[in-house]
Amino acid sequence: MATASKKEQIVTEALKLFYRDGFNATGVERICSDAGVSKKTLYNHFNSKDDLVLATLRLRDRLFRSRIMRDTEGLGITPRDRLLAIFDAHDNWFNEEEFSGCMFINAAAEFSPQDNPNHILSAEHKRLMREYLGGLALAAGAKEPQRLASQLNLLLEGAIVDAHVSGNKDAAKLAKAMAEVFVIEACD
Amino acid sequence: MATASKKEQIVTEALKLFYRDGFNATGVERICSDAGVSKKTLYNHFNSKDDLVLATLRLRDRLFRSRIMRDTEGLGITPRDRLLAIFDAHDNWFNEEEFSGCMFINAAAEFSPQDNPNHILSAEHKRLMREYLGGLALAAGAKEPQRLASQLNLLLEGAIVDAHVSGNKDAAKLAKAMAEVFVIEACD
DNA sequence: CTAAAGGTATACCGATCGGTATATATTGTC
DNA sequence: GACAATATATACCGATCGGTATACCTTTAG
Repeated sequence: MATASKKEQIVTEALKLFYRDGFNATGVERICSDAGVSKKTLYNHFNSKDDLVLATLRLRDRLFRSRIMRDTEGLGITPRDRLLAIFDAHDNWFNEEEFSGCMFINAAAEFSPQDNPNHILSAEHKRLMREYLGGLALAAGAKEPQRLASQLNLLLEGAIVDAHVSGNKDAAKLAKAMAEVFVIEACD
Repeated sequence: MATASKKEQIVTEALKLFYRDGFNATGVERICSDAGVSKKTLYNHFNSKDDLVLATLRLRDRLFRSRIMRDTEGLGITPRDRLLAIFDAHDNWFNEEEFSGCMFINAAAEFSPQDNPNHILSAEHKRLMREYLGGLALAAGAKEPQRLASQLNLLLEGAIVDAHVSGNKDAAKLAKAMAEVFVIEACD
């Protein structure tokens, strides 16, 4: 349908702009012109800019996690391999041209209150990422899979920030080397 | 002087608002009214809002680092103790009422391009934090002090993000437990 | 006492914000 | 071929943005 396609077109373009320029710094007019769509059409599909922000975050969560999972599972065969391969998947991400940090960390920065819907959605994304790690840890036979997941998650978060704020493109490699210690410790 | 005091008053209030509500979401009018100052006065002391943003980031860097250093050095006696005490200092920070993440991570989110002056200043802050860790690591007799500093820094960054985005107030404790491994490894 | 400096309040500037209305063109369906 | 839905372009709304100008008031120093 043309309707669904228009809606996807809008949210896809909004995602690009929000990620690159920030949420408050991106106006709906700009989104419309970049998406080749009139304001009427945008507000026909979304009740408000905030609705659109939520939709972009949901899309980003879906795209990002499936991409990371695909890469991780392509780079590692066994669950244990994958607990480390996820750092390589992040490495690839950090070295992309368009890398602009984690969109959910960025959202939490602009929507700071914990009860803000965009912040809540960001926390949910992080929960799902940790859940993925927990599944891998469980499958790898880790002693305390949730603890290992939290440890690796913390390393990933640190690497993302270091890569973005300080421009350290080797952050994932350092984090991976650190992760090995905990993977070994949990899966001896 | 009344002049210096007014200027400090403005930048102090701006810091509070930028940190709590974000940079783009905070207008100069609001800063003026909260600081009890007229727009003329603000623009008498700062050339532009961006100038003010830079000034607040510089102030934040100064206040934050001195506060973390003071707390760290109060909580740990030997350099080696302090390499771990800095996680307790962060723990205290995370559990403050007004905690709203790291202002420099937030700034990097809103000013994403690596060559943006605000982003550059944020990277500089992170460099100074790592430098502090490097000094502690060196004094503690670590084998590769810069590597240990990078490791601990990465753990701190991860804890900050986890504490803010996911509201995990125990992030510092987990990070500290992880840090012990690397401190022991480097300072055996 | 006076005069300059630096403060205030307020109105204003053009631009942009998020969001709505109107009038017209394009599209798919029966 | 006609109707209904959905698109478009554009003008408009009140509010706010960053920044400037004007006019008055208060403080301090010679």
